[in-house]
Amino acid sequence: MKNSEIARVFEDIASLLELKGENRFKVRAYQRAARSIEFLPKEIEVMLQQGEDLRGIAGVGEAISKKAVELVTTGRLSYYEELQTQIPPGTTALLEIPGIGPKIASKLASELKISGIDELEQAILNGRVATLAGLGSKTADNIMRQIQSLRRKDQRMPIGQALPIVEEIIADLGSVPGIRNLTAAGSLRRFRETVGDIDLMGTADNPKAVIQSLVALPHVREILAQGPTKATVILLSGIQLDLRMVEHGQFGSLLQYFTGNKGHNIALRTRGQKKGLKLSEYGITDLQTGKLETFANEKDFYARLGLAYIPPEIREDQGEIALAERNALPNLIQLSDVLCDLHVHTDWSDGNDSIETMARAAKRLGYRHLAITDHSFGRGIARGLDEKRLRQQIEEIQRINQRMEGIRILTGTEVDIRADGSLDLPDDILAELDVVVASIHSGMRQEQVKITRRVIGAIENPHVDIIGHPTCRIIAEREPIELDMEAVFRAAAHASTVLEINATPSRMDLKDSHAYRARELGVKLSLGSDAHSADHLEFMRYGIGVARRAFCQPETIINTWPLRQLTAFLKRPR
DNA sequence: GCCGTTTTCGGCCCGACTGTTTTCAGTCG
Repeated sequence: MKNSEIARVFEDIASLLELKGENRFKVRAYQRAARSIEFLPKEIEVMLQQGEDLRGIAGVGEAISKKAVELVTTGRLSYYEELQTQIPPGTTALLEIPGIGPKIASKLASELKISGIDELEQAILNGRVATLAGLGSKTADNIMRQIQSLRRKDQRMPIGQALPIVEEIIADLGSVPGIRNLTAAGSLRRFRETVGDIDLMGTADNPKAVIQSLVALPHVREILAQGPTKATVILLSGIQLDLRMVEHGQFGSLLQYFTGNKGHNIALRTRGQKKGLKLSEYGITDLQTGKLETFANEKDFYARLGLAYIPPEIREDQGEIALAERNALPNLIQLSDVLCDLHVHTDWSDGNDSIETMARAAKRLGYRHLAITDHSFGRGIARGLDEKRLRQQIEEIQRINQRMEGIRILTGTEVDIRADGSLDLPDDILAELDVVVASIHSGMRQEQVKITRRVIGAIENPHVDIIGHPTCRIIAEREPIELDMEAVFRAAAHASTVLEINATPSRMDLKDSHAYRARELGVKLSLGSDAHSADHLEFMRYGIGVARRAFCQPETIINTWPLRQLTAFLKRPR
């Protein structure tokens, strides 16, 4: 059983306990464990095979560990099945509607016998919901709107869509007089691959004016709440945006608080409490004197708690606070460490721009070298290069290198790993190239044993340097191929073949938890924008986000290596 | 149910906004 399925069961148990009116800390314990397991870099099945103790996982103790073992070994959980009999079926579904919590869901289930979203909609339409004690017509209207918005899809939005939207809004609001520090917080700032909503933080001389400007923006479809320091709106794209404003001098605590994640903040506040301090978005209050200390930046805020500054991407309550306390946080890779892009297409295959245009754009980004990796012949639809055209391209790159200053173009290919596991170009030409990326583009539905063998075959091919977008997933569109990741990582570590973090925002593949585990096992990683035009080179920041979430330091990522070190590695005897 | 440089028991983050409450409960992040 996969971690994601185990996490879903614990999440569901939390909902059921909540509906039962159980101790809210018990509810939170299950939620925390579910979250921990969901983002665990290693499969619990593998951990159990290796005899590891699950109680090492944050938020997992005696009881939840036992339940996880039962779940993995038998595929069922008696405690869960027992709980389900105690709550009318369908009630947990009501909790998914924003605005409905455990109290209202229980009331709807017990007093109106509602067991599902469709029934709830009917009950609202014939006026039964508005007559319940504690509810009214406005609540009923709100629930109705939320149901409709839920039906319109409104799932989590890939960060590649959300980030450009929020950057546009920040630019629009930048013209309001007296505004400062406008920054995205939340999961967007932590660089999660999808975001549930957008959190925007700022300070201003006149916060009300900023709030009014926001709700008047053409991006806004609906205003859900509007107060003097806070507003919540729904954008045209369907995503919710929260804007929060404080005094200029309090920005550090505001940004910290709304960057989260929730678990990180709870851990921080608990830590504060022990020191007699109360943390809030306004600052830190000394509980003895009642005096509020304010923080204009996050670094000072963390310092006040005796902690090193923790980068947003790793604020996930997964041990980062303990590391900050010992001043032992990793030196996370930054965009400025990147010296090259190792996965780029040109108009020789399915890209839009010439080799020279791509090279100039790369140079503008500060890169020192660049690998051109057009598709191989088998990708007929992408005008893939056969051996003859690839030799022509090599010569063309040599000519450009002679006349271009300041950047070195490396020859390369993104060669297809065919369904039978063979590569789409002969060994002798692969041997001539500087960089060989091998990727799967077809036969993605093969079963696990077969497709894992196929990828490991490519990993062990002495001409292959990098496996491109290893799992082939497209966020919110295409499921990953069924790889045994642990086996792939071990094979890559053994053969010292590099695994790519593909930085195209819809891919981000390897994803954060996979990159984390690969790094732990000593696998070297690369960043590739997979650019198909010059402006796509800027996708690199998404790859950096993944690498940072995976605790990668510069030396783990071969794009940070100087040319001499990189070529020595690529040409090593194998 | 978890967890421990105050603790193996007794705690467990904090504030804004809404709606229906006549003083606050519910929900959210």
